[in-house]
Amino acid sequence: MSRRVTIKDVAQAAGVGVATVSRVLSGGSASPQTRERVLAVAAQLDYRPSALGRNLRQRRTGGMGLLVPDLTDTFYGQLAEGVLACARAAGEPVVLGSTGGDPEQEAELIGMLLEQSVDRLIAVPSGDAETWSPALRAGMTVVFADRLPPSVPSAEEEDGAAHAVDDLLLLDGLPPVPQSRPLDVPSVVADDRAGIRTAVRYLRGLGHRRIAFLGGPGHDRRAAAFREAVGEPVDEELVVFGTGSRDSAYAAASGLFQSSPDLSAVLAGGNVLGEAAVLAARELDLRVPQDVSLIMYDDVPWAELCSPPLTVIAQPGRDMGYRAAELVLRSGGRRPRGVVLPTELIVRGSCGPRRSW
Amino acid sequence: MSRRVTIKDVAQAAGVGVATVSRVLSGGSASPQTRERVLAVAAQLDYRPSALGRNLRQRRTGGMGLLVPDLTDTFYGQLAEGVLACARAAGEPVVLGSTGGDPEQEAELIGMLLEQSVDRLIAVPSGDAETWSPALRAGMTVVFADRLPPSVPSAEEEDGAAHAVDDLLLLDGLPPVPQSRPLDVPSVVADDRAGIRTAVRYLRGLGHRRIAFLGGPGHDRRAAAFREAVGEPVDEELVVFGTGSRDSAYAAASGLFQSSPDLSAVLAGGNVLGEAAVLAARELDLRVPQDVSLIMYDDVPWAELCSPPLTVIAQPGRDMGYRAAELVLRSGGRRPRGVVLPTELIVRGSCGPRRSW
DNA sequence: AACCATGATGGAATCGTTTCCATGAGCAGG
DNA sequence: CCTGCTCATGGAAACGATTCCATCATGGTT
Repeated sequence: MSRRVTIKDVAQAAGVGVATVSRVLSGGSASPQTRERVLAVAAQLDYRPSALGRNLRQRRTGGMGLLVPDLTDTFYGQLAEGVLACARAAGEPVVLGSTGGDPEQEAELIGMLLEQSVDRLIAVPSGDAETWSPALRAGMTVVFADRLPPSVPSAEEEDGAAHAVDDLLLLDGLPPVPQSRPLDVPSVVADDRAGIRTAVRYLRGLGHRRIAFLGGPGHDRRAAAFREAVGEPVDEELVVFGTGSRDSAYAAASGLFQSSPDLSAVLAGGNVLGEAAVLAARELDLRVPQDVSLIMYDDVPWAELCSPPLTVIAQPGRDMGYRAAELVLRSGGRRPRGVVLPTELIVRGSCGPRRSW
Repeated sequence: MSRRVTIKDVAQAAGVGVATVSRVLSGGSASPQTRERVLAVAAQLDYRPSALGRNLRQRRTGGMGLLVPDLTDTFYGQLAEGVLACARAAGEPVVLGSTGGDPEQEAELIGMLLEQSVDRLIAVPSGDAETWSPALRAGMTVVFADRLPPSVPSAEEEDGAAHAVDDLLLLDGLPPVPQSRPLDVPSVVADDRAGIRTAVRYLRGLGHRRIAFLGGPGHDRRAAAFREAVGEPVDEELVVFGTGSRDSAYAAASGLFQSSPDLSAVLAGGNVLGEAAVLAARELDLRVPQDVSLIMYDDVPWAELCSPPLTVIAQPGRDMGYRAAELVLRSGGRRPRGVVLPTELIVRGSCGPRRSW
């Protein structure tokens, strides 16, 4: 194997110093004829600068990390595609990790990224402020996507978690002043509140009164939005959570249907939950939408394949990833703290009028 | 921001030389008391070795690259999860790229990985031998998963592409000796031949004679297996290909149904194609399975959600990724050239007896 | 007692790049 | 003609680890 072509080889072949080659290649000042010669020689030798040397010198790895709970969840696949598209446009590598929704694995992956000196990270967080403090403390530029760690209030929420807020502010060396938009972690999320509200209103309009929410890990905001949209105090039996695996989602859905046979509509907080709801309903011989109406968060290609096709709250997964990547790349300067993307209720066939007993 | 803790700090704090710290931390020889002291100091300072320094010195980045066509394809999501699981177990980072099935983007991503000195790569290839020669020439350890580049014969195929074979052998500096298992690129693929054969036999048993194959990019092997399984010369009108996008898959499926109204069964070469077939059939008011039987390659969670649930040829996507990662990590030593994983026909409800006109 | 083998140890080189700094040339203004 | 300024340029330091090699102490053997 022939040795790699280094900047030294180029310098020697072009009869200039390494500093000059480096300057030419990274856009510094150089005389036109020198520049031309260096470029010609570099091209001829097929020189490619090694990211290794550069990274070490600049004490940071280019590119960004991406942490998602589960790549077999189509929504995260879409999100990842968005991130990758932006990264490719910028010519930057993406280091991927799948957390399985487990804060411990998440913490481990953060540690791994730190070791790699990856200083930009896009994450669908599973852990809480404690999990994330090492990353922030180390000066990582973090952007949360799709959801925020629990107890970190978003821009649109009033307050409620002053403790965690103070902690995190201290980490950044800022005085712990109470403020309404405190956390220095930008985020890109869907407008859950509006999405859920629209869905609930739609179901209400069809006559449904006993509406359930079927959530997964990280769906606290959606559950909160659900409670708010319903207005009157919600029967907490109608708000159930799975733990992330498909099995657990199925169990939660099945348990929900069985323990509350009088419910007439279900709002699934994510596509894995929606999948579980469809399966559980079928298993229990509940017809959709005659016996139970179903709305699922996330528009995924297979939503249209179900019969009936599923009515969904679409959120722009790919855009979300792209925007998050833009945000994390534009580290310097003034960045928006929280980007909220619109959702859209796509009415297909899984909702009908409340069955009249 | 406080400077990062380096090996120098640890050495100084422990009163030893940097070489000793390095040895202790990477399992070299050291006296018990020195070792203990160094470890204690390192733990106390919360020292984490920087991958940057190490990588530069060893002239290689740890970890591995992963190139897939499209992460919104659930099968590749499964494959990626397998790779990530293995990488996590080994504590290695994974650099991800999505090629969109485009050889040009693939080549660009290979270039990016080369620049990062990533010397291990798992890929679902889209380009041909020409696309891959830079990677091999640079000494990358490559493992192909799910499929092989066109015109590179697999272990189970007789021959047929001596030209490309010789080229690639020359790239490795080996003499171009004709041999039956020539390419030094290990691979992990499903047993397409057996999977397709089983599916075709099953359809035959149900009385189907006009069976179509609906493929996507990279499904050449499956198409070949289809032709072989059918035995008699296949009506080439019944073998159609989409180009990778969902739209193109839909167009191909729709065109197939319309131009060959006498077909009674379709074998979709991947889940995106299967999805397209279901949609196209519905659009054309073809009932499944009364009017047309459908078998889809890939078992994905939503296959069960369709009505009727789809009969599929399951291939172990996650295992495939895991095995590929194991293979690429075990660079040294004797490695199996080609791992072929079994497929399984999972009979659900999308196939029925041929409609008798 | 002299010698060699062994093992622990630290200094220094090395990886490939960026960037600081000194040098020298060229040029304009006093 | 000298001074001061700008600009291109190259040498060398730095980044943080690994690893070669020389050194030194120890202990066993002749």
